[in-house]
Amino acid sequence: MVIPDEDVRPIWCPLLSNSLVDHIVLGRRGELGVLLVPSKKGFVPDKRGLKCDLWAARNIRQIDYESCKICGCLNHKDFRFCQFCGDRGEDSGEVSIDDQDLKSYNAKKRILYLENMLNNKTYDKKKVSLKKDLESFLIGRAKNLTSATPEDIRLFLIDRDMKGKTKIHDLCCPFLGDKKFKDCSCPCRLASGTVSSLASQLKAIFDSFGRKGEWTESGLIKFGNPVSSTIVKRYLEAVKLEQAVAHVPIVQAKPMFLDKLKKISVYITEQLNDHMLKPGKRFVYLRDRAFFTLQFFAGDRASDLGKCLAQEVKKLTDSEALLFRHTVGKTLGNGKINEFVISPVSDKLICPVENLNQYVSGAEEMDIDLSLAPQGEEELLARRLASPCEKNPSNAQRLEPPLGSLSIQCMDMPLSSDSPPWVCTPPRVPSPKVGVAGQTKLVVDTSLDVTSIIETKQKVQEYNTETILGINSTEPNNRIYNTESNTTIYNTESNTRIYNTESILEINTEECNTESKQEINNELMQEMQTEPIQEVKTKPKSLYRSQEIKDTNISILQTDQSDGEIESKIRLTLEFDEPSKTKKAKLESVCSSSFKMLPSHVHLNIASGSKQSNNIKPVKVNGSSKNKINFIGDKVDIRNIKHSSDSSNYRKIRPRKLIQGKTENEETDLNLVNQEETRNQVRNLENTDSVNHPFMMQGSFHQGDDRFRNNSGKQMCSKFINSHSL
DNA sequence: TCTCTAAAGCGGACATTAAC
DNA sequence: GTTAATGTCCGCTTTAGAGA
Repeated sequence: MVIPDEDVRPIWCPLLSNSLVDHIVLGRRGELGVLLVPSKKGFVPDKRGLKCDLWAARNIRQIDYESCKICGCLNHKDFRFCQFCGDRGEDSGEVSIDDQDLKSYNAKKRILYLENMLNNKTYDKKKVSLKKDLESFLIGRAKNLTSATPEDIRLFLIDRDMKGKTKIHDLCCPFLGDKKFKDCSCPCRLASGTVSSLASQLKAIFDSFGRKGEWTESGLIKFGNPVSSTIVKRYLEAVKLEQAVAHVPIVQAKPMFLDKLKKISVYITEQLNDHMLKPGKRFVYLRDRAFFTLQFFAGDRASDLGKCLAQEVKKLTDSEALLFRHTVGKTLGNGKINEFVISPVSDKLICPVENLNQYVSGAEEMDIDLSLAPQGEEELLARRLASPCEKNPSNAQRLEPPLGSLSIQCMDMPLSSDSPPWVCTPPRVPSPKVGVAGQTKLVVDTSLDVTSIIETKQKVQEYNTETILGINSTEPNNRIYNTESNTTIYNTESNTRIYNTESILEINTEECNTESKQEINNELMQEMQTEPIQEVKTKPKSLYRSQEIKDTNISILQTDQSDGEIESKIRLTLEFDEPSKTKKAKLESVCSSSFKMLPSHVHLNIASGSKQSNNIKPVKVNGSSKNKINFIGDKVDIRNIKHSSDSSNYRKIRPRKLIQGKTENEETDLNLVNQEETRNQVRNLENTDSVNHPFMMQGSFHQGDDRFRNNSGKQMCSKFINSHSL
């Protein structure tokens, strides 16, 4: 038996010592070459040295064991305290001195264990390293963490800045904007994002050191976090500006689309068809194919999926779908879990369910039991599913080249999925009686009769509440299947997910052919054809929220935003080589070209959601003096109407930041609004496409918005659109 | 293994709506 | 009128992965 002699000796150490007949020292702490460690070249002598003394014992005496009455685990026959469940057996309950020591020991051991759990995280190790650097820098200035000032921090950042690798070309440099060229005399600095990140880490270091709060400096009194000071903030701002001026390009992640997933799957399947393939490689291929396809359709983060254990995956009894339940991950834990259902897709090649099943059955054929950890490994084999994203070095094998032959470059990131699909949202169903419908909700239905919805307020209410999903009325842990759309809603206490795998966008709605609908359409078409496009008023940029794109109808686009804002908003490629276009034409071009892969019945709502809140709702005269509407002629005076409740059922004045002494609303909103005219305008612009097209894509979303699952980001958006445009 | 970097998570502030 | 839930923006903080 080989025993490590650690700083904190285990509780069973005395017991073990008594049972040993003979022992020798194999190596002392720090000694090199005592152990052989695995490497690509086989087992090689350890170059790091032992972390503690290593002993070898032999001739262990027979120890008499006794089972614990509570948990059944084996303990020494004279045990007074079960090593496993803590039961004290038939003890009287009096706390002896020994028990106190034992408690103290156990507490100490547990604290050490918990501390290690935190300190072993990569980020924490990095902070410790940074802290050391900072301290040694401060020593050079005769300072320490207690006495460091904002100026010290700025100098430290400048010191680090000199070690950067990002070329900041001078404006006169011919290589301005060229990231690759590094032979000119322009300086290399840290990228602005890195400096920000560095500052955040420094701030966290000072916070944990006890120097929290804003930096305050008044005469000799100086306290707070020096990183929170204006000096450091201005430094960061200046660095960002400098690099923006120097045209430092920001490299963005390369998304992986469905076509690439298919190529990977084709490649792996071809390899698997080779009967000469060695079992080890076969296992890797099976595992990686399952991983790639699962990650693509689950929208799961690679690292989260990599941490998935076999027992976290359940096969639903009444369908082929799989239920995943992640409890550990980047944002999981702490009471937060990620639970979702993966349904099969028709294309077996990329079907995540099919591929996972093949992985499991293939492993079984190779006598690899996925439910048991292999000898010598602590983790279940299923954990090794993570190989494509595991950090290097990893004991898990990687997918081997030549992926390049299939146009799959190794630089492609694994499917980054800190991101959600763009979900289908229901139309905001309008009604001549109740006006603009409420907030959009997630809706899955195969046949929505828009006509009937429009007709009655009751229908509108039904439509706009979650009752249509049956979520509220459904008992927890019931599944609601919508077989036609191949979409599963899984309702649990912790969260409700709508999981769409394949055809959520292929939902069709009955064509509306009633008179009222037709009338609206006719009016609208007429207006669109005859009404001149309003001239865009030029207003200061700061008056507008960045997400606002005025007007919701793509066919008569107009905007107050600059080209850059439009581009950043839509985040899709513009045709820069084309002759310059007007803003309207450019936006039209973007909308028509970039989204052309969308199915024809999908309407992309590029207007912001907040647009709705700017609309005038129909006036409800309910006699309340507080809600009394002041008419001036045929117009409504909205100046004194405050937002309080729904009873003030018309325009609200939204307090905003002050701009030159006026609120944004005062500056931009009309005080007098033609009630009927505006309502019609709203109805037409806001809802027409919704009526014509049953579903629209939500154009903006919040990162981390739970409606889009835990994560939201552009990678998944692009992926999702791509997969559903087939 | 460490450094650098891009990407994304998180939560506050503010705004809005539905339901009661 | 109150409350819970939803929607949007933004700054701060944390994380993962590439590459030296």
